[in-house]
Amino acid sequence: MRELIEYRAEILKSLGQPTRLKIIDFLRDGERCVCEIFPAIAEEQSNTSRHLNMMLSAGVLSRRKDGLKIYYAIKHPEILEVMDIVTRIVKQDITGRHRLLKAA
Amino acid sequence: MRELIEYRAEILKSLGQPTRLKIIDFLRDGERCVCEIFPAIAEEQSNTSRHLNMMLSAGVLSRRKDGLKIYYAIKHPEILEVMDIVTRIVKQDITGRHRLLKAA
DNA sequence: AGTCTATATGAGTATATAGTCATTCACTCG
DNA sequence: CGAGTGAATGACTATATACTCATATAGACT
Repeated sequence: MRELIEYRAEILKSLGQPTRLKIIDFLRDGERCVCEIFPAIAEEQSNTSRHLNMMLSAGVLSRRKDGLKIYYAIKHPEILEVMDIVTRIVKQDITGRHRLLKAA
Repeated sequence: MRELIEYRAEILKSLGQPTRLKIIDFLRDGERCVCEIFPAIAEEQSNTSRHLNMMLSAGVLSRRKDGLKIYYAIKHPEILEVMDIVTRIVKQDITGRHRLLKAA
C-alpha cells in the first residue's frame, strides 16, 4: 500500500500547474472536446493535448470518443471539492496578508 | 485576480510530491520540529529542510521557533480535508481497477 | 568566548517539466 | 479512394526540481 502515496502525489501534482488548472476550471460545467478546450484556455493544441493526457493518466480526467472528436471530462466530482477548498484557502490567505500589510 | 490561479497551483504543487506528502502525513497530529520530521520520513536533513521551506512559502505550513528548534505545522486544517478527499479518490480508483482486472 | 546543536544554504548533478513547431495518426465523409 | 479534420507525438529547448555532500548560521549553554 506504499504506492498510495505516489498515486496521491500524482493526482495533486497533476492539479498543481496553471495551464492544467485552467483546463479543470473550464471542464467544471461538463465534458468538452480538445477543439473547445485549447482555444478557451489560449494554449497550443499540442500543449493542451499533453496536459490532458497527463491528467488522464493521473486519473483526474476521463476521455470519450465521438466521431473525430475526443471529449475530456473531470472523472471524480471530488476533484471539484478539492479545487473549492484550495480556493477558499487562497482567499483566506490573501485577506490575511492584506490585514498584515495594513497593520505594517 | 488572475494570480489566484498561480497561487492555487502553488499550493497543489507543493502537496503533489511524495516526500512532501510524507511530511504532511507526519504533521497530521500537530506541529513537529525538523529534528523529529526528517528521521520520521527517512530523508536527509537538508532535503527535508528545503521541502519544509517550500511548503512554508506556498502557504501550506506555518513555522514557530522555540529555542534551537523550529516547529512546523499544517497551517490550514482544510489541507487535511484535501488529503482525505484525494485518498478517497485513490482508493476508489484502485478498487475500480481491481474490478476491471477481475472482469477481464 | 568557545562548543555544541538544530536548521538553512551553496554548489553541483541528474532528471523532469512546460512549451514550441512540425509531423503523423486515426477517422470521417464526400 | 482521397481529402480533410481533430488529436497525438517526435524532436528540441529552456527552465525547474529533487537530491546529495559540505559548509554556514543562529542560538543555547558552560
